[in-house]
Amino acid sequence: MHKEHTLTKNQQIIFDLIDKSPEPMKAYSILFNVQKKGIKAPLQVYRALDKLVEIGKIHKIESRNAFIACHNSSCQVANATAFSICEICEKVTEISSVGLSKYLANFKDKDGMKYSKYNLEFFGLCKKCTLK
Amino acid sequence: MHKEHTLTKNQQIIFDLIDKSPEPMKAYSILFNVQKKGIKAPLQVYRALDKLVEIGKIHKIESRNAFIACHNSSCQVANATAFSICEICEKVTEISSVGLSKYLANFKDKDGMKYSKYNLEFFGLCKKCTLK
DNA sequence: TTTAAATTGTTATAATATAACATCATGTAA
DNA sequence: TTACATGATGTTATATTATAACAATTTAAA
Ligand SMILES: [Zn+2]
Ligand SMILES: [Zn+2]
Ligand SMILES: [Zn+2]
Ligand SMILES: [Zn+2]
Repeated sequence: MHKEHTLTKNQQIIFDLIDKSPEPMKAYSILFNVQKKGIKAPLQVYRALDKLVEIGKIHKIESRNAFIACHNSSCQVANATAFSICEICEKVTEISSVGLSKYLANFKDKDGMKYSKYNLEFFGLCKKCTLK
Repeated sequence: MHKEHTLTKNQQIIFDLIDKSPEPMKAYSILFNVQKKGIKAPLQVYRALDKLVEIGKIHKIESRNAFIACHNSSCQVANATAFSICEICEKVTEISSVGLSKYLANFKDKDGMKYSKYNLEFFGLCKKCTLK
C-alpha cells in the first residue's frame, strides 16, 4: 500500500491529469494540458513527475517516455513495476501478478546478487488488436 | 543464436565501438567517437543503432538511453532481454538465466495474454559498490 | 520563532531523436 | 544487360525530452 503523501498544488494538478488519462501521458503533453492552470514551464512538470514517481503515485514507461498512474497496491513505492504494452495501439496496462512479483523479487543472478528494484515491460498485441 | 547479418560499413564501425566499450554508450558519445571515421550526423548513428538493435547485435538500456553489445546467445533477436544496473557506478550487465527467460517467455497475464517480447531492468548495487 | 528543507517560478540550454529529401549501392528479374 | 526495387547513405533542419542555475516562497520541524 502506498504511504500517504499530501500532494502539493502542482503535484496534485499533474497527478489528476495523468490519473484521468486512459493512456500514458508524455511530459510536454502534460505541460500543454496544465498551462491554463498556471504551470508554464517544463521544469515545473518534470519536478512534479519526479516526485510522483518517487512516491509511487505514477510510473514512467521507460520505452515510451510516458507516465501512467499507479493502480496497483502491490508495487511498493515504484520499486517493482511490470507493464504490458500493445505494439499497435500503444495501450499500456500495469500488470498485477503476485506470482510474477514474487518471482522477480526473489530473483538472484549468477553471482547471487539480489536486486532492490526492477522494471519489466512486455510487448505484444492487446485483445482488441489481436482480433483485427 | 543470432542469424548472421553482414553489417554495412557504418553499422560495423558503430558496432565495433559499442562492443569494445566496457559500459553502455550513448548515441552522442558514439557520434563523437566515430566522427574521425566519417560519420558526421546523428541520423547516421541512429540508423545504425536501430538496425543493430533490430538484428539483436546490441540492446538499448531504456532507463539510460544507452546501448550495449549483446553477449548472450539466448536473447533471440532482441526479443527477450534482461539487465542488471548498478545505481551507483552505472555498471550494466546482461543477465543470462534460463530459468528467468523461461519464466518470462511463458508468463501469461490475467486475460491469458502471452507476450512476444519483453525487457527487464533490475536495479541495485554491484558487488564492488556493495563493499564500499 | 528560528531555521532547515522542500517547493516554486523563471530563463536558458543540454541531450536525445526524427523529418524530409537527394543520392548511391546492391541484388534480382525480365 | 538493363530496368527496377530495396536498402543504405549523406545532409540540413527541426522536433522532442530533460536539466542547469539561481532567486523567491512556502512548509514543517526543532
Ligand atoms: Zn503501480
Ligand atoms: Zn492494441
Ligand atoms: Zn542479448
Ligand atoms: Zn556499482
